[in-house]
Amino acid sequence: MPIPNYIPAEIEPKWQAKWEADGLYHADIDTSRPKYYALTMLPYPSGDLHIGHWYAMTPSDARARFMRMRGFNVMFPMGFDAFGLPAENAAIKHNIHPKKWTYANIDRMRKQLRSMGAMFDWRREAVSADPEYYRWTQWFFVKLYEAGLAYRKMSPVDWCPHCNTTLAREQVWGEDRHCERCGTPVIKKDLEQWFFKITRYADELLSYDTIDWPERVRTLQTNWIGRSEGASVFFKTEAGDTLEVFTTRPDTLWGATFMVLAPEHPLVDRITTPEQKQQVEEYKFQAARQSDIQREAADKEKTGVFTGGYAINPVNGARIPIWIADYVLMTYGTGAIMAVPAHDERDFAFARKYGLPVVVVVQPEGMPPLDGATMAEAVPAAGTMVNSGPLTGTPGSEAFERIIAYLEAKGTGHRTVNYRLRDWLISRQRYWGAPIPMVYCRDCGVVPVPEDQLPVLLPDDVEWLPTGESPLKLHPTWRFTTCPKCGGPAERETDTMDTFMCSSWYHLRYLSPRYDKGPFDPKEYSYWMPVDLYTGGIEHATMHLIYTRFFHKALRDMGITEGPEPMVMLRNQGMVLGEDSEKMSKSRGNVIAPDDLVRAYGADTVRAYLMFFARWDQGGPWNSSGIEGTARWLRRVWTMISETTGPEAGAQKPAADEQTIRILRRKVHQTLKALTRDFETLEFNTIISGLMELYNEMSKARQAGAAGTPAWDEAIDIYLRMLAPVAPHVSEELWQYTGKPYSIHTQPWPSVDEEAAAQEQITLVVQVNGKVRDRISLPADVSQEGAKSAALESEAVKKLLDGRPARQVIVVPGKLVNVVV
RNA sequence: GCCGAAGUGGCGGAACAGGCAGACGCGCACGACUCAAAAUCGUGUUCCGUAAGGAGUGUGGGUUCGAUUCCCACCUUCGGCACCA
Repeated sequence: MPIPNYIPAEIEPKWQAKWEADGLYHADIDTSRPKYYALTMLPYPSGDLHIGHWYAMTPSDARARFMRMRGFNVMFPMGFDAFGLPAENAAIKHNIHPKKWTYANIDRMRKQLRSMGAMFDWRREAVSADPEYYRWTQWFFVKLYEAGLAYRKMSPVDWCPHCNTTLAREQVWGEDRHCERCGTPVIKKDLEQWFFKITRYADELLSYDTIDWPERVRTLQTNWIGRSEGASVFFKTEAGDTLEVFTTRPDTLWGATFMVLAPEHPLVDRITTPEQKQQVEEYKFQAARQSDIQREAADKEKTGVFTGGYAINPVNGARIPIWIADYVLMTYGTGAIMAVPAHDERDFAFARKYGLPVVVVVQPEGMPPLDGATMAEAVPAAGTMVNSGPLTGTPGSEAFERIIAYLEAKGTGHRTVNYRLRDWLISRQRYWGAPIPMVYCRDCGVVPVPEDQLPVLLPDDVEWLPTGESPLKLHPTWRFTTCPKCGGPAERETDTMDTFMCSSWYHLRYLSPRYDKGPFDPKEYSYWMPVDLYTGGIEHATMHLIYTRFFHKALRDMGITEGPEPMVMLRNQGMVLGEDSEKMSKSRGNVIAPDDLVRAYGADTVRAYLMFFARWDQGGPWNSSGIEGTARWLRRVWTMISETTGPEAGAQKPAADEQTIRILRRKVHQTLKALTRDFETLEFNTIISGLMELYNEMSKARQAGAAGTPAWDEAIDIYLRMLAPVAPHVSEELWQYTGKPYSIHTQPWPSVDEEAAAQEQITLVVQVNGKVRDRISLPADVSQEGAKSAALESEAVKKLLDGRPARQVIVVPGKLVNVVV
C-alpha cells in the first residue's frame, strides 16, 4: 500500500462527520468519573468567525481534550449571545430584520465552528434570543425583583445619542466618556430606569479566596469596586438640618474650614440665603447644563459659589461656610464633603482660589512645622495630630481609630465604608433584547408578569427606527395588556434588558438547554457546577465577569444556585493582532480570515500555530510565514509515521544500538513529563515546541536505525496521544494508520516512565569565579566530593588556578561546580 | 496623578526552585537534489574579534560563590481608573 500524502481537506471533514455521528463528544452525567466543566466565552453572532474566536476557543479545546484524556468527564459546550445592538444596527443599515440577520449569522458560524474540530457537545447549545432561553432570563428578572434586588428609579443616566439607548456605567469608557460599542461620547439624561442592586454584594465581590483567577482581573475588579474605609460625620446647619459627609480622613476633622455640596444636593435650597439665591441658581443651572452637554476635561479649574449658609463643626463648634461646587459629585458618598484644605489637594486649590482659611491639624514627621497661611500645597501625608482639641498629640498610626471612637462616643459620627461601584442599569431603549417582564397598572402599580405567562414574547412586526423611544412603545398593540393582578387595563414595560443579563447565566442554560420546568435541571447542576475552567478575553473584567459573579451570589441567596462562585478557575487569552501589529479591522485591511487558513493549511495547522506563535495569555501579531513552520512540522510528522509504521513497517530493519534506544526513550518520557505540566498550566507555546523538539530527536533516532524497535513503537504511540489534543484530525488519522483502535480521543493520557526519563550521565558545568570554563560528563549519581575532585582535575581549571589553591568550591548536585579563587 | 503588567538575538519567543542565557519556530546564509526554479533535505546563525578571548537579558546600584530570576532607584511601552472626598 502506497504512503498517502497528508491532505487535511480530505481527512478533516471525514473525521468531523464520524465523531459527530458517533456522539464522541457527548457529555452526560457519569458519577463514576470526576466531572470537568470547561467553558469558553460564547460568541456574539456578528457574521463571520474571526481569528480571535479561534484563538480563544482552540487552545481551550486542547485543554479540555487533555482533561478528558486524564480521565475526567469533560463538558465543553457552545452557544450564542444573540441579542444586542449590532443586530439592530445592521437591521437599520441593510433593512433586514434583526432576527433574520442574527439567525442567518448563527447558521453560518455553526458551520465555521465545526471546522475547528473542537469537542463541543452541540446537544447542549443555547441561543439567548430563543424564547425558550429568554423566558428564563425574564424569570430571573422577576426573581431579582421579588428579592428586592431589582428596582426602578428616576436618575441621571448615561445615554448614547448614536445607539439611542441608556448604558450601564461599565459600558461608558475613557476620559471623554464614550459608548463602549460605537465610540460616541455619552450624554446625561434624567430617566426612569431599572437597576440591579449589585452594590449590596460589593464586599463579597472583593473576596477571591475560593477562586483561582488572574491577578490582573482581580485588580481590575477591585479597583472598579473601589472600596474606601472612612467615617460618616454629622454636621448641623444653622438652619437646623443635619448634613452628613463621608470622609476617609476623619483625623483631619479639626481642620475643616468649609463644606462643599454637590450642586444637585437636596439641602442646597434650604441652606441658601436670599442674598445668595441668584448666584446659586445660576451655578446650579450651569452645572446641570454642563453635565447635560458633555463632561469637560478632568483638569479644569475648580469653580463654586457660596450659599450664604453655615454649618457647625461637631468637634469644635466652629462656624464654617457652606459652598456648592461641581467637583463634589452627587453620585458618590452623600454628595457633601467637609473641606480640609491643609491636607487635601482639591480643597486646597479651592480654598486658595476663594480666599478660604487653611488650618493645619496634622504634622507629618520629619517635616518643618506647617503653616496654613504660607504653605504652597496641601500635605496629605499622615502625621501627629495638632490643633485637635482632646486628640492633639495622637500619633498618625492611631489617629484614625481614636477619632472614630471619639465620634461614636459623642454620637456625631461612625465608621463607614463607601464604594465606587454603582448599581447596574439594565434598561435599554432598544428592540433586539429580552423584554423586561413588568406591567404598569393604574390601580396596582408595578406588577411582575407571573411565571406561567412567561416568556413575554418579543414581537416580530416592529419599526426599529432610531427615535430614542423604545421601539416596542411604537408598536400599535403590543404594549397594551391587562394587569395580572386585577385584570384591568395595563401597559407593558417597553424597554428591553441589557444583553449582559442574558450572558450572566448562559453557563447554567448549557446544563439543560431544553429543560422547561426551570432555568436548568437541578440534577445537571449538582453534577456539573461550578465551572472548572473559564477562558476568555480580559475586556470583560469589569463587565460580564462582575455581573456573572453578582448574579450567582444573588441566586445563591435565593436558594437557586449553590456555592460561593460560578467559575473556579479563570484564564485570559491575549489578542491576535494584524501583521502590522495593529488591531485587526476591515478598514485597515489587515484581517486574517480563519476560513482561508483552514483551506490552505487545514484546521490542525491553524490550531497548532495559534498555540505556538505567542504566549497565549499575551497574544501578538500574526506572521504569515510563521505558520509555514508549523505546517512543515505536521507534514514531517506525517511522513515519519507513515514511513516507519503501519503497512510499510515491514520494510524497516531495526539496527539501533542500546544507547540510541536509551536516548530515545529518555527524550520521549522527559517530553511527556514537561507537556503534562504545560497542559495543566495552559502554556501552549511550549507544548508545541516540545513536540517539535521530540520530532527532531526521533528523526535522529530513526537515522540511527531505531524504527521498528519496541521503543520506536512506544515513541509513536505516546507522540500521537500527546498530539491528539492539539491536532485532533491528523492524530486520529495516523492513530488508525498505525493500527490502533478508534478513537485516539478516548485513549488515556500516557504515564511517565520515571526510570526511562532519568538521566544516567550528566553534563557538569565547571565554573571558575562564576564563569563557565569547562563541561565534564559524569554519572548522575556522582557524590559531591566526586564532582568536586573531577572539577578540580579539569585541564581548564588547572590552567586558570595556576597552582593557587581554591578559596572555596561550591557544588550544586547534578548541575555545576563553581571554583572560587 | 493613582493602580497594574511588561521590557531577552533581525523577529515571535524559551529558561519549571537563584545555577550552561537564547530551547522551538520564522527569517537569513551556505550546501545537496534539479537543466533551472519551487518544494524537500542537510549545516550554520546573540554581538565584537581572523583567533585567543571579551561583552551581553531596558538603565544605574545592591545582596550572593553565582542574578533574565531577589531587593532599591530610574527610564520606556502597554492596559485600567481618574475631581470618588
